[in-house]
This record gives sequence, C-alpha cells and structure tokens, in this order.
Amino acid sequence: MALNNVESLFAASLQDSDLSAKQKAVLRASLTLFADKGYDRTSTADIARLAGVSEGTVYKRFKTKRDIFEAITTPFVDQVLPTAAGEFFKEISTAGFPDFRSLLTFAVHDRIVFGLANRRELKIFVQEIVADPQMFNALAARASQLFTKGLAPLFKQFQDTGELVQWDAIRIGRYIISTVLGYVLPSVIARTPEQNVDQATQEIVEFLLKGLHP
Amino acid sequence: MALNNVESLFAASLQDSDLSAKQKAVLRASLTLFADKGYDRTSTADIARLAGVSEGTVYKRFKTKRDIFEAITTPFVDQVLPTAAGEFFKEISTAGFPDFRSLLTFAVHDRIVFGLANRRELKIFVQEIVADPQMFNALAARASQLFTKGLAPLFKQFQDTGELVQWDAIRIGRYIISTVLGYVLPSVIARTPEQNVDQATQEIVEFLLKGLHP
Amino acid sequence: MALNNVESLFAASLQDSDLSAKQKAVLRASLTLFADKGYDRTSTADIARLAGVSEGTVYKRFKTKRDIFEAITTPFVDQVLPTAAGEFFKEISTAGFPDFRSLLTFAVHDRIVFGLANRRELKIFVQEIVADPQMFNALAARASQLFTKGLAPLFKQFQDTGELVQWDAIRIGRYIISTVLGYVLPSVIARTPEQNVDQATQEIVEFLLKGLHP
Amino acid sequence: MALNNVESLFAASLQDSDLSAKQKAVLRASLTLFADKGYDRTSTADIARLAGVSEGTVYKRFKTKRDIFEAITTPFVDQVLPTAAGEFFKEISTAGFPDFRSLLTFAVHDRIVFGLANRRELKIFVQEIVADPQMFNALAARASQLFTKGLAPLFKQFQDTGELVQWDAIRIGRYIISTVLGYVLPSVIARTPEQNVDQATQEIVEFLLKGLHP
DNA sequence: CATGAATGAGTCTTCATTCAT
DNA sequence: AATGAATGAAGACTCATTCAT
Repeated sequence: MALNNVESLFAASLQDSDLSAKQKAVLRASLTLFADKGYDRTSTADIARLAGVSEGTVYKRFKTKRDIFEAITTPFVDQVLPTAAGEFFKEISTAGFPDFRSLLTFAVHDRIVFGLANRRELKIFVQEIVADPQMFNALAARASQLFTKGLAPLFKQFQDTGELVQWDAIRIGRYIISTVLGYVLPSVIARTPEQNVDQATQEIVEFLLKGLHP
Repeated sequence: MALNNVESLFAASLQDSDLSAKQKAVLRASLTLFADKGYDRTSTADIARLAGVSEGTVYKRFKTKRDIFEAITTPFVDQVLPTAAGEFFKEISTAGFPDFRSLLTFAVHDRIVFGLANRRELKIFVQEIVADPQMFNALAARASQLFTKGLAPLFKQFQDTGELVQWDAIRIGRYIISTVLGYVLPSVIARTPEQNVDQATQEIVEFLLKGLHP
Repeated sequence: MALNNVESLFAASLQDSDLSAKQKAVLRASLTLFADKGYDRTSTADIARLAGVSEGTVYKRFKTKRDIFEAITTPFVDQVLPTAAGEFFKEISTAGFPDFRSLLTFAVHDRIVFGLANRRELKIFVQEIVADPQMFNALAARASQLFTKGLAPLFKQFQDTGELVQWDAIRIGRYIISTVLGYVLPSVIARTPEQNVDQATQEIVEFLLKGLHP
Repeated sequence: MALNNVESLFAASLQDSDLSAKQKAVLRASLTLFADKGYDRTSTADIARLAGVSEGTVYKRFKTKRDIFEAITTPFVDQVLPTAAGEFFKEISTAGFPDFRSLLTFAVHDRIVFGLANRRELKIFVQEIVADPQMFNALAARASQLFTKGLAPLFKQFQDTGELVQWDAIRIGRYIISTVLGYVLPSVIARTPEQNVDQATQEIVEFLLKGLHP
C-alpha cells in the first residue's frame, strides 16, 4: 500500500526542492519545534540552534518566520493532502471494492496510518486551525469539495446496493471522520506510543458499519 | 434544565470570588481575548485596554500572565467541569431514563448545549491542550475517572437490558464523544452561527443508537 | 527681538507636552544624535544610552524610531517654522520699515540668528531633505505659499518706491535665501564656531542691496 | 565646450581602471543607488542585484561597502573635480575673456551644466557632507585652495579694471557659489525636470553683476 | 574570477513585569 | 487599591562580510 509512507512525501518534497542541506535542516527543525511547542512559542533562535545553523541562515531563504510555517504547511495542503487524496481515490477506483465493508476498512486503515505517519504536521495544523479560524475555513472548503466530488458518487453506489444508509454524503462523512479523528488525534496530541492500528481499524469499522447501515 | 446556563457558573465563580470589579473585568477581558486570538497572541496590554484598567491593575492580583490563564481555566477544570458533570449525573440518576435512547438523547443534547454555551472556554481549552499536552493528560485522566466511575455502571444497566452493545465503557464513550465533538468543535472553532441543536441531536442519536446496538 | 530665542520654542513645546522627563530626555538625545550622526546611523540603543533610559522607555511613547523623528521635525514644520514666520511677518508689519535696506537688514539678521539658533534641527532637516526628496517637496510647497502670500506684497511695496528691482518675488526670494544659506549652512554642517553675525549681516545686505537694485 | 560631458570623466575613469566589466557594473549600480536612496539605505545586496552580479563579486575587489563609496567619490574629489577645475581654468586662461560679464557668464553657465550633468554624484556628495562633516572640511580646504590660488588673481584683474568690487576673493566666491547652488541644488535633490539653463544663466549673471559691481 | 550560501553582530520592536506615586 | 511610567530581556529580522566550491 502506497500511503503508509506518506511522511516520505515531505522528505521527497525536501529532496526535490532546491534547498541546501542547511535550509532543509531549518525546515526539519521548524517542523519539530512547531509541533512540540507551537508556532508562537518557537523562536527563530530555537530553530537555528536545533538546525545547527546561524540565525542569518534561517532568514536567507525564508523572509519571515511565517514563511517557514507556510513552507511546511503549504505543501501539505497543496500537495500532500491532494496527492494523498489522489492516491486514495485512485486506490479505491482501481481496487474495485466488492462491498462497503472492504471500502470502509481500507479507508479507515489508510487514514489512521496517514494521520499517525504525519503526527507532527497534523499537530501543527490543528494548532493553527484553533488559533486562526481562517485556515479552518480554507481546509473546510477544500474538504467539502473532495467530499461532494469524490465521495458522494462512491457512497451512492453502496446506497444503491442497500449497504449504506440514505443520508447525505456530508453527514455520513462527518461521522466517519469524527470517529477516525477520535482515535488519531489523542495519539497525535499526547504523543501516545504506537497502538495496534489493525485492531483499532476493525473496531472502528465494526461500529461504523452498524451505525451507517440502512 | 440547569446545564445550559453553565456559563453562569463562571459568572457565579466571579461573584463568589473576592475579586474587585476591575479584577473581574480583567478576567472577562482575558477570556474574550484568549479565545479570540489565543494566549500567546494576547498581550497584557491588550487585556488592560479591553478591561478598561491600567496595566498595573492587571498585575495587582495576578502575579503573572499565566496566573490569569489559570484563574480562568483552573476553576473550569476543578469546579465548572465537575460541577457540570455532577449536575449531569444527578440529572441522569434522578431522571431515571426508561431506555437508552432517552438517556442518549438527553446526554447528547445536554453536551451540545453545554459546549455551545461555553464556546470561548472550550476554545481556550482546545488551544492549550494542543499547545501543551500536559493539560491533555490531566483532562484525559479526569475524564477516564468520570468514565469508569460514573458511566460504566450506567452503561452496564443498558447492556443488561440488551439495548447497548457489550463493548467496554471507554470504547463506547469514545465513539459518543467523538461524534458529539465532531458536531460541536467546528462551530466553536469557526464561529459558525447557531444551528438547529434539536435536529442535530436527533441525527446524532439516530446514528449512535444503531452503531451501539448489540 | 523675539526671534533670537527660537530654540526655546522647541524647549517650550517640550514643556507644554505631556511627556515625562524621561520621554523629553529621549527627544533631546534623539535631536543631538540625529544631528550629529544622522538618522540612519543613530540606533535606538544609542538614544536610550544618551537619554539615560531603557530602550523600552524609548518605545513607550514613540511606536517607531520614525515617530521620534517626526516628533522632532513635525513641530518644526507645523509650528516652529510658521510660528517663526508669523512672528517674522508680524514684526515686519508692526515695525513699518522705512526703506528696503531696513527690511532686508532685519530679515537677513533674523534668519541668520534663527538658523544658527536651530543648527541641529536644521541639520536634521537638510539630511532628510537630501535623503528623501518627498520632504523637500513638502517644504518647497509650504515655502512657496509663504512667498506668494506673504512676501510678494511686501516686495511690491518697495518695487513701487523704486528701491527694488522689478523681478518676480520667487526670483528675488531665491537670491536672498541662497545668499543667507550660503552663510548659515556651512556653519550648521561643519560646527563652525560662532561668527560675527552683525558683520555678516552688513556684508550680505550690502551685496543684496546692490544686486536687487533696479 | 569640453565641460558639459564631465560625466564621461567618470566613465573614462572606469575604462582606464583595471576593473572587470562586473566590477564596473558594481560601481555604476552603487552610484545609482547611493544617489537614489542614500548610502545607508542601500544594501550590498541591492547593489549586487542591480549590477547583476553575485554578492561575492561585490566584495572581490572592494573589501568593504565603504570602499565602494570611496571608489566613487575619491576619483571625483581627487581627479574629476581638479580635472574639471583644470579644464575650467584652462578654458578661462585661453579664452581670454574681454570683460567680467563674459567670464561670469561662462563660469556660471559652465558650473550649472557641470552640476546638472553630475546630479547623482553631487547628490551623493551632499548627502555625505551633511552626514559627516569631515568630508565637508576636506572639500572646503580644497575649494579654498583653488580659490586663493586660481580665482583670486583672476578677480584681481577685473578689480583693477573697475568691473569688480574690491572685496576679498572668498567673499566674492561665496556669493557666486551660493547663487549658482541655489539654482542647481533644488534640481539635483528633487529630480526636477530639465530647465532652461541659458535663461537661468542670464538671470543669475544679471543679478551677480549688479551685486558685485563696485 | 565568480558564485551564493553562510555567518553573527546588530537593529528595531514587543511585552511581561515592577514600582514609585 | 489603582495607576502608568519604566524596565530589560527577548524576539523577529537585516546586512556587511567571509569562504568553500
């Protein structure tokens, strides 16, 4: 499965970039510190120290501290999320899931793995979303689009076979996402040690299948 | 129902306190600003300005900015939450719900109302929880305690009547909380206008009842 | 003569202001340093050091370094120059000079004294005018207005008596100003020790009277 | 007339120099930027960008930013000014002006043309003279020397014919220079569009002739 | 010669905190 | 109790200068 190495998309985007080794160290250090302490509680001196570079180097490529934040999050929104989503839907299309349980199992497992593989990016996102609702709205819009375009037809298919309740896609998606996030976020926020992803997937799917049955 | 005016518990805790009118204004201003901009992006000068007091007055009672934060959140954790929870359980006990649907409907509705009534406090909490996992752990511990002590017996009762699936209380609670938060949090974070709480309650209960049916 | 204590207008404007003693010290130190080293070569640390205050105090009243500059120069443009000009014209009107020589002698002497009394402010002005032409244009506009409104009628009077050549006021003014500045500016720029103002006045008037005679 | 292309003296000094094309570009860019924004407000990165070279190249020949400044101004003081002055005096000697008016007309016109042709260099000079009196003193000394050696005898000649008032050369020169600068400097500082040099020359000469007549 | 990444001292500015009045 | 001027330790950011390639 291609998606459990999503973290490597960030690493790859670093390699593809024309950033020097030190600039990459700056991004890596920033990622760590933003996730650990939050954007506001991370100073550019902290970043320089952890990256092992001078403070001037931090500002050579990135004009402002906010630019660093965006250099980390923008690829996540503009590339990682859509890319991942793209692979996600491609997988779904090509896989040709025989029933809703198969689809749900794949999707839940995939998203849990994705979320845990990107703990730090996710945490930074959550922090910023809470601090600045603007980003929440941007994400919500993007998610809503993915939903109505990508998921609704998929749901329709299983609603026709009588495997999925006849609620609108937004409502169904909301319950799925809530349940998955209820599992992933505590781990992301509290640095909980790795848990049994397969078992969690089975449990969540068991609950959702019943809750979403007609 | 007593719980939809939980906000007044904060107000009451202000009245009970030995704080002067200006000190109370400081707390109120801090509550607003912390919720709007976050703790880190709120300066003590901001607080003084909004409270209509001098910067010196802010520090007369509260030795540090962090003290203000704790003056807001500690009562919330140590009094408001337990108090609310206490009323919540008292209500449950005295009400004597005839079936699980009644209990779930009450509980979901009550928590939605509580969450929406305390948007600002909730947002501050979420911000701090994400920024500093320590508070998350403290809350998780407290919640876990409430669960095993308060909810598990309650669940047992309906599990015995065959209305509730035989999963452990933590798992059941996690799904319920996730689903409710999936409705409340977007509203809290994005300042979404008021929605139809009763309809949302019905929908959520409909989903949960199926998902949690044996 | 009221105008040879123009420097006290700045001092007076300090006293009238609601600035604390330390804030006034900041302005005084800034005036000295801006004049000595120029705006760009003066750091806010320099200002704090010379004023004997902390760097925070510098920024308590003035939000930016540029604000300090404007706190010094704006009164100069908006009050000192017009005020001085006002007194200048008042003096001229009430004095009722019998001939052009009397007027010119008074004016030249007065402007030399004014310029030398305000060496530092003048130097700051010249520095900024050269660095940023915008201020030059603002001043030129103001000066032009004073000219056509205030001086042209005065010149007309002596042109009618045949004491002053029939050139337009701008041209006449330009020669007078050039000649006076040719005396004052070197002293302002090079910190030349005090010279004999009365003799210089006599010499300049002697030259101008001939040059401007019909 | 050789002197209205004095700018080419700078270009020539660039050609004569052993500087590479890129080094010359650095000097040209510096000239432009120093004149536009001032020395302090021009960064070496600005210079490199406008010159189309790397920052390293800027420092290959010039050890410090100040060196660039001096590479521009020193030739101007040490070569351009004297050279120009040399041509100026040579012209005067060989021309053999029949009367003081002819001399003055030539000199005024020549200096106006010179000043306008070298706006940018002049502006840099004025900026530095105002910011650092040291350069003023150096220039004043040099000018004083040119005066007493070069001009005084010339003046003497016309004082003997009764065309020029019997003041000392410094005083006469000061009035002439002041009046010419009063015309040239505003244009240099404020980027005023080209004006009628010939008319201005006539007017200035008309004024000076009267003012300097015995 | 040329490059441009890297440096670190220094700049302007903010802000939690103190204290004399 | 209340004020608000004062503080100084950071914080973000700039820039002249160096040096390995």
